[in-house]
Amino acid sequence: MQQIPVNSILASVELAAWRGLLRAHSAVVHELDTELQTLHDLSLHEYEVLLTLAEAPDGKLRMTELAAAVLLSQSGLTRLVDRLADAGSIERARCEDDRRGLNATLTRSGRKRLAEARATHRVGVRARFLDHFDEAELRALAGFWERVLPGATAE
Amino acid sequence: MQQIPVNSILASVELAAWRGLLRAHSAVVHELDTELQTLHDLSLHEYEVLLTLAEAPDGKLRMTELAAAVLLSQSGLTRLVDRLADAGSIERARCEDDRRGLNATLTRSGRKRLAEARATHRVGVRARFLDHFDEAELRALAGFWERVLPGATAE
DNA sequence: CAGGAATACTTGCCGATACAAATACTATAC
DNA sequence: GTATAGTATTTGTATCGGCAAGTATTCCTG
Repeated sequence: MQQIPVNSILASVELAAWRGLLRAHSAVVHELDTELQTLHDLSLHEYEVLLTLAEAPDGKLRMTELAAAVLLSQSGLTRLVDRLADAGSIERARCEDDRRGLNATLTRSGRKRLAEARATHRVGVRARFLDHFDEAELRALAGFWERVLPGATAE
Repeated sequence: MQQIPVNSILASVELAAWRGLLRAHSAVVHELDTELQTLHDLSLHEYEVLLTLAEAPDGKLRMTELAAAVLLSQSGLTRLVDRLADAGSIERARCEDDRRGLNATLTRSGRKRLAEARATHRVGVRARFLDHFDEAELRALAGFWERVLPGATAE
């Protein structure tokens, strides 16, 4: 029966749970990123932006909402959207009711690009992460993330 | 009883487990990084390098070993060690038995810097992550990481 | 033991991202 | 209705990190 010391260095279970998270996350994300980059010329962030837009109620989102959804700074998002717009995957349209804002939408070509990447990514996430768990474990994991960051698993 | 579709879009449990991981990881790591930066002028990577050196058998490691331990490219590590060396926390010494190599060691000041940061970080990791779980859950988590990346929880 | 392959590390260059300041527009106060 | 404060986004600048090429040293092969 291992005792977790309250105020000393991290016990080995703790270390395993924490460092394991860092390493597993790093490895899986890096592989998925490389995969998307190689096969579809998309970074994981770019993919997430396309996906977020596709899932948005009217297929459009404000820059600020996008930035929040993909865990990127405003300036980071501006530049990422610049790249996707240059590539013809996204369009920005001045918001009519608040002319400070911009709505990003997928272009037809962006939608196509996402559809292709999505197939790859779905398989990749399953193979590298989800397939290691049964359904009860997935539920447990989701519950864990909610504890760590309330709202983490929200749509 | 939810059925997980084999070949369609990710089911909601799967999404929660996967996106939750991304969000929780991002939030926690970002906070810990900011905390170390603010209080000790260290990035998380820099902290990990200092810690890895401190835990190394003879208190010294080759550049390549360090790079692997902290999940950084060789060039990334070279520059990170440059910074730590400029700050007086680390020294590089030509390896006597293989004069291509370099051994990095902590300086006295580096050891002190690590000790201070370590106290902060330990509390931070507990508060933001470990404290959300009991011991059985920590064991379960560690087991999960081993499945995803064998060796992930190794010392 | 010479010549070529392999290894350890660094450097040149570039892309991605963050923070802070700038710009453009809206809302509020009086 | 003007001035002020607030909000949405972009731009200027700097840092971090990766890849590929370069340098120094060691290993291998004959």
